[in-house]
Amino acid sequence: MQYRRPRGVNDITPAEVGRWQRAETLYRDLCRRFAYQEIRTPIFEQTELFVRAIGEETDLVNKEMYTFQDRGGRSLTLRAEGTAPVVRAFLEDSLQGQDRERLVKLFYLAPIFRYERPQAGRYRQHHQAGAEALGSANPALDAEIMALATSFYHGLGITELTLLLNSVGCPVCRPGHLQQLKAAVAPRLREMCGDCQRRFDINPLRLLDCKRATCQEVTANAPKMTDLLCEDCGTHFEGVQSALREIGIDWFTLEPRLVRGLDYYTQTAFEFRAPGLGAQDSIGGGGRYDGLVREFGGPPTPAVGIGMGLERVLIAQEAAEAAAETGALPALREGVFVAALGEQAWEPALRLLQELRQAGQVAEVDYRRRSMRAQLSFADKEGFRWAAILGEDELREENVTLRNLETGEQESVKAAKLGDRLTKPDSQ
RNA sequence: GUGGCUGUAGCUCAAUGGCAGAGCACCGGACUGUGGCUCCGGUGGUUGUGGGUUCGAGUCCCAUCAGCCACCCCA
Repeated sequence: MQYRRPRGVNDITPAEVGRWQRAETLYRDLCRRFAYQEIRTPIFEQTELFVRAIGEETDLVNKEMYTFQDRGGRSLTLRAEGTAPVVRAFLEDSLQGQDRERLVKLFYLAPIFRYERPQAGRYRQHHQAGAEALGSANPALDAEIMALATSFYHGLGITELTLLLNSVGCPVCRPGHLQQLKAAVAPRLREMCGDCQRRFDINPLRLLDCKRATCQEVTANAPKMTDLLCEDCGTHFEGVQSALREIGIDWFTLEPRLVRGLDYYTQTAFEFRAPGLGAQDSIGGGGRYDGLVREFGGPPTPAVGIGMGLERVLIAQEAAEAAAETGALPALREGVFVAALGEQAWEPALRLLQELRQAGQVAEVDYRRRSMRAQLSFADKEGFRWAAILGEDELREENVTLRNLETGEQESVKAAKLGDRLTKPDSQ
């Protein structure tokens, strides 16, 4: 084979595409119910957009972006993350209109590109279902975003869910926390791993989510952000929790070590996890980013959002199906297979095929001109519901033998009435 | 980017350094115009790729590509 797909990217084959479409349809329907509107942004943006939003010192910006120069010398980057382009469009397309207080709720289904070493559940191109609500600091909105995600997961049969919740504070209270954190860690910094020693200066918050036991032990008694929140952040964090409980999402877990990898998060940070994915068990995450719109030159605009990795969600769905031993539903039988027998039947069969298609039927014929046995066998395997048999006898009588491939019953139908017959209820 | 495991037919997998195989799937026949069941037969392979060792390599060695696992990090 001369060509293979590049590393870390996947084809979605016809066998899999139904699963994708069902998930996408469910997500669109849920977003409509939650009153979020779809937005589609370009697949690449100015590199600077992501750098500013995500943060210079993050891994995503430092080593994971697909960045290239176009022929005009501009530095562009394939969508590395969903929120920054939406915020850009929110401002550039004036989605708030004249109403400065207007809440703008947007969703998207889009490919994301990150240069990472692939493994199951981690790809260089993946797809995210995301939602962003811009224009309100109401904690009920944070809860709404998590409710939307929960409905999506549940609707796909993913019931064994974990929701981790934290608050990472704001520019008012975070510096104090970082200072206390560094003070608590500093005496034992030498015991920590190289990564953590680097994090200490660059991004001390990340000291908290190092997985090494020795590092965790050092930070175990360090002050928690949630104990040091300012009044606003504390009130908001409480508000998110009570709103979640109010709408029946009372199974979340507070996780003071949860820190997200993008710099723009303020206050709420959350992550959904599901079994069946190995180490890549995060199937969605997000939080509040009250400073980002302003960072992009817009008016101060509080906002909250989520991104869900569809590849991982679908893996979790398959794992859930396997655990429940439900198995995939048998495909619905649909359509008519026109079985043409003999030379004289071929052209009338093509005419019938075209008539059926124009009448809205799914219809197919055997272009290989095989035996009736082969044609019926094929029609059965491909999941057709009917076989319309056209041979010498039928041509003479100007009718068609209509065979129900599920039951094996068959009847003679006048050729001109076939379309009508097929749209009648099956009880016939 | 670091470390490890694995690449044989469409799929799942065999083959002590000595003739590349099985099951499923696919095609055909038994059944000349009737699918699913059964039986019989058949097609299908540069053993991921490129080098090397050897009389001889799917098997050993090197490189490379890809997948997987654990990191880093993330969805």
